[in-house]
Amino acid sequence: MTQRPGTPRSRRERPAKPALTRDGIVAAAVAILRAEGLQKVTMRRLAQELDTGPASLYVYVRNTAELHAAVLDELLGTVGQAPAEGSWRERLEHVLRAYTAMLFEHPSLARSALTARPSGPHYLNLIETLLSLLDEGGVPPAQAAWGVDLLLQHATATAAEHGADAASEEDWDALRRALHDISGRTHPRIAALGGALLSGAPEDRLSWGLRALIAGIERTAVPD
Amino acid sequence: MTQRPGTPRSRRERPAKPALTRDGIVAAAVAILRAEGLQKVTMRRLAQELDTGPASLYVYVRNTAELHAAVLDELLGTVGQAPAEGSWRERLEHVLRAYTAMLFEHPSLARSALTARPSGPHYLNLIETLLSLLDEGGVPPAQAAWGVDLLLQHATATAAEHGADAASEEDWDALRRALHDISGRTHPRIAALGGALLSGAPEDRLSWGLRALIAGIERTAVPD
DNA sequence: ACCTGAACACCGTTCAAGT
DNA sequence: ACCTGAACACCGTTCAAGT
Repeated sequence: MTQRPGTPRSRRERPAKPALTRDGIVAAAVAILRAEGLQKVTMRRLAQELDTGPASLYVYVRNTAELHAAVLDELLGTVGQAPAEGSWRERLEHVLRAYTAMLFEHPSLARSALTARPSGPHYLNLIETLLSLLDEGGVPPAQAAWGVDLLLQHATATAAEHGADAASEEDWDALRRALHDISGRTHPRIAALGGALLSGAPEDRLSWGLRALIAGIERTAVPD
Repeated sequence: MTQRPGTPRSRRERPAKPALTRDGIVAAAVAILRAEGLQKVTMRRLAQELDTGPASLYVYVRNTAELHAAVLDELLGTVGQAPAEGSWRERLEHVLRAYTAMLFEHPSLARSALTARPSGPHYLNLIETLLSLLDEGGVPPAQAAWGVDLLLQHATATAAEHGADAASEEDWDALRRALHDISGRTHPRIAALGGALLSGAPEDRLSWGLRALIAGIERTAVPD
């Protein structure tokens, strides 16, 4: 490509290396996440991608955990809008399922959300949406306030546990085997339940869990 | 210490280096956990403690995740017994609070439990205990089966989030600030709730969460 | 079979020095 | 103020070779 006529001559003709900004760093991190997963979103790898040294990133990002939190908030931008139709319960479940679906794609991000409390703008929007749906359903504000936490925690933890990780499959197998091999003499209830402990598709369990949570939140008063 | 009379002379007089066993490895790992936290329970550090090279540990332990899971099951041995007195609800809450209290001491272990499904003997005992309490409360078996997962997930995730980590305090502060600075025009519900979103002692929130969960589990039928 | 030294391929973070 | 090279102090895991 030759220089376009009329374009003011910039200091560098071909900016092989755009200036570092927090947004640019987060955008590059999201790109790596999408292409290769969160385990590759490291300071060193990111620096390499941005054609600089890892030390340079510390001007814009406090540490790796904060970087991961910023990535999560970025992806949170794609969920959080409640649909226009349906009962408040249906719309509430819809939003929470959209949130979970996003995290299912990136279980490691769900794990980091459980560890490092998010506090970005998209996360706050999500909280606001959930609160207004609970309010619409007549849930007392104090219960809604604590309930939002419970709902998001369940959604996040479910994604962290069941998300499509090659590694986690082995754990599930091990648990399945352990439950199957159990003796009815020492563990009668487990033996009696048979496969019920691990039955059901993840979506069905998530959905049931959300409904149970909502039912509990509606009718459990907060202390004092 | 001199050799005791009557003791058969063993091949090594002073066993400076006891033979490696899986149990010995796990015991050493628990000791490091107690003294310095899970982040120090690494293959290299553990090998150093056992006076060998890290490669030797792979004979007994598949990888770091499995090691951490074994450590968790070891600590799980101290909880799981329901008290003899009280209603089924009280005893159920008691067991779950004991479980959470243990994990509160080791939030990083809670995090690893959320990632790597435990399947050790002590974990199975805990499940059996919870199932029998729910059964005593007349909760239908299918709901109890899925409910146990919900209860343990809540307890584990709460410990992972609120556990006494120096690092996590900053995140909570950031969220507190973000919620406080919010505009009532864009986020009316959050603004209206004021501090209610983050109010309450961790124990009170855990206790409320467990009661809400139990209430929901009791009255939400599983599909089909 | 069990154990090991050595190597491979990485990490996060800090800091003194440069521009 | 922003950026960097270099270093410090670590990681997990594999593998060929030894006993």
